[in-house]
Amino acid sequence: MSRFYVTTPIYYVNDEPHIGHAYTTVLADVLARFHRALGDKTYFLTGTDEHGQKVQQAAEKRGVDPQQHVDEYVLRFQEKWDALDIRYDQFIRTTQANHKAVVRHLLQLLWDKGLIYKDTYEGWYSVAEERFLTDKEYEEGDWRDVKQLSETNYWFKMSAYQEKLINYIHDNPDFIQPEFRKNEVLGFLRQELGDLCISRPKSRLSWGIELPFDSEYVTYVWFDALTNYISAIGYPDRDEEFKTWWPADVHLIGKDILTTHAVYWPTMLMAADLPLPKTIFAHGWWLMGDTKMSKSLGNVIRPLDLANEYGVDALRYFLMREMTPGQDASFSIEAFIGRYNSDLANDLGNLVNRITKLLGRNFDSILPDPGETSPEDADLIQHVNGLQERVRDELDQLKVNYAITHVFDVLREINRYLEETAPWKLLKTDKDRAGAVLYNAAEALRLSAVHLYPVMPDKIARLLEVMGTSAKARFGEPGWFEWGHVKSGTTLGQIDGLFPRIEVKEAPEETSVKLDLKPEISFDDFTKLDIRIVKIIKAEKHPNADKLLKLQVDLGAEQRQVIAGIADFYAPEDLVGKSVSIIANLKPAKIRGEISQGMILAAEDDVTVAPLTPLKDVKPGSKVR
RNA sequence: GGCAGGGUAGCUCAGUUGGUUAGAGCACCGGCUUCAUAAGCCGGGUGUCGGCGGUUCAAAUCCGCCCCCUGCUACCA
Repeated sequence: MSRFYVTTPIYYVNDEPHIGHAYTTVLADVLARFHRALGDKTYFLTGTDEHGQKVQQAAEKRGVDPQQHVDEYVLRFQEKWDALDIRYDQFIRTTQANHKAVVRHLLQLLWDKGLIYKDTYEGWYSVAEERFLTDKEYEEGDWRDVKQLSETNYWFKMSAYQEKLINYIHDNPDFIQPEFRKNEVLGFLRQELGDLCISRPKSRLSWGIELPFDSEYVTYVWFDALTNYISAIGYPDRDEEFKTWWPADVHLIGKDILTTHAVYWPTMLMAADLPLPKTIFAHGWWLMGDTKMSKSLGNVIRPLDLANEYGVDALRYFLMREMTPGQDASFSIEAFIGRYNSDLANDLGNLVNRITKLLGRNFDSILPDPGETSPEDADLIQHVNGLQERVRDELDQLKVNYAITHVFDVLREINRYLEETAPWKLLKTDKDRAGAVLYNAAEALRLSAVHLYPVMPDKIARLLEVMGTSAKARFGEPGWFEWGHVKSGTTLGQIDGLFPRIEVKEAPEETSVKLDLKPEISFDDFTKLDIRIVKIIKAEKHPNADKLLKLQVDLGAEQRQVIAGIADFYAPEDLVGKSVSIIANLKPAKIRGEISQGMILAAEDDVTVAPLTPLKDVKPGSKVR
C-alpha cells in the first residue's frame, strides 16, 4: 500500500465554473477514487483563490464586504462539485485563517533568510492593464494610459534558483509532463530568469494577505495561491501530517498555468528547503469552436448542462474517455451522444440487461453454480483477470482514457462469450451448463464494472449492487478485484434502463447561428470614427515582422504609412493600386518599429481576411459613412 | 523567424532496437442471430503510411531536402 496526494489548481473564486474547471476536478476525483480503491492512502485537494483586485472590485460593485462576496461566490464551485459527485478530502479557501498564517510564515521564513528584498521599480505602467511594462514592451507595443510610475515593492530572489531548477528538471524526467511541456519550460529557462515581484502596496490592493514584515503591503498572488498545496496538509505546524502527504504525487493543471507551477512554485519550495512535487501534469483544453456543433443545434452547448439531461456519470465518462490527457480535445454534442450510445448504452447497458434478464427469468436471479471450467470459460477469465494490471499501468501514466478502453475490450469479450456459448439455447438442453455460463458472464461483468466505478460512481454502484455485492460494501474491500468474489447462491437484482439509448432526432438543417454582438452604441459614437477610402501606392514586407505589411496609402490631400496584419493572405504586389478603407483618425502607433497612421478595415472569417473595397471607383480620401 | 511536436482507413488514433498480406474503435455495407436497450456476433479497406530523393536484400520505421498543421516564443493597426 502506498500513498497518493493529488491536487487541482485553486480556482479564482470570481470565475464562473466551466468545463475546464470541471475536467481537471473530475480527473483528480477519478484518480483519487482509483487509488482509494486500490488501497492507497489518498488525499485529494481542491479549492478557491479568493484574494486580489478583481474580487475587491466585484465586491465594491455589489456593495458588499469582500469576505461576504467570496463566501457567496465560493458556493458556485462547491455546489458544482457536489453535483458532479466530486469527493475531495479538503476544499481549501485562501481566505481561511490557517492558510493566511502559513503564507505569512513562509514569507517571514524567506525574509529572515535574506531571500526577499525591497526595491523601487521605476518605469512605464499601464493603468488600463494594471501592470508594469518593460522598456521593450513599451517601445514596441500599443498601451493605453501609460505613465511613468515609481513604486517600491518586495521581490523574491527567484533568479538564484535558475541553474538548480534546470538541473532538477533534467534529473527528474517525470517532474513535468507531458514531455513536450517539459521542453517548453526548459526553453523558458534558457532566458535569464528574473526575480519575482510578490507584493502590492495596500493603497492599490488591500484585499490580500499582509506581509509579516511590512504592514503597508499585501502579498501578490504567487505566495498566496501556490502555498495552498502545503498549507492544506499541515505545513509547518502539523509535521507528521505534512510528511505523510508531501511531496504531492501530482499537481494537475491546465496548460495555461504551466510557468507558475513549473518555475515559480519549485523555486519557492527550494527557497524554503522543501521537496518538490513528484509530477506537474499539464492537460489540454476542450475546444468548443466547432462551428458544426453550434450550427446543428442553433445555439451554444453548455457541457455542464448535459449532466442534468443525461446524468452526471455520462458526462464524467465522456470527459474521461474523450480526452487524451495532455492533448486538446474537442467537445461536441454529436461526439457525446456517439460515445454514450455506443459505449454506455450498447456495450455496457445492453450487456447488463441480457445477463440479468436471463438470470431473472430462468434462475430466479439466484446466481447459479459455475461448474467445471471449459476452455472458453478459461479464456474469458484470463481476460478479466488481466484487467486490473492493464488499467493500473495506464493510470500510473494518468492515461484514464486508455484505462477505460481496456475495460470496454473486456465487455466486448463478454458479449462474444455469450454469443459463442448461447446460454439461451443451452437452457433447453443443459440447464446446468447454461447456469455456469451465466455465472461466468455475471462475474466478468462485475469485475469489469469495478474498474469503471471511479469514473461513474453513481451508476456503477447501483450496478454492482444488482450484481450481488452488498450495498454496504465499500469499494476496494478485499476480494473486489478477484474472480469469484460473488458466490453462487447469491441473489442478484434487476435493473432497468441503466443507460437508456439517446434517440437522435433527424437533425434538421439549422439556419440560425447566434450572433455575438458588442454592446449597442449611439450614433454619436459612430460618427467619432473617420473612415476613408485610400489607394495603396506602395506595399512591402515589414522589415521586422512576418505577418505585417507596410503600406503607403494615398488619402488625396496627403500620403500616409499604415501597417496591416495581412501578410499571411496577400503578397505586397497584389495590393498596389487597390482601393481599401481605413480608419483615418486612429491615434498613430509604432508597430515593431514602424509608424502606422491608421488601420485597414477588413472582414475576417476562419479562412481568410478581406480588406473592404468600394464597389465603384471613388477618389482617394473619400469619406465612408 | 527561433525552439518543440506532429502529418497512418471517412472520423479519432495505435504502430521505431527497419523484416512476413500496416492495425483498433466509431461510421458505412453485407450476413447470422433474436437472451438483450433498433442492441449482439461474423465478414467486408488497392489506405500513394504528407511529398521528393537517399541508405539497405528490406523503410510508415533511418538520413537529407521540401510542403502543411499544432504548441511555446517574437509579432499580429
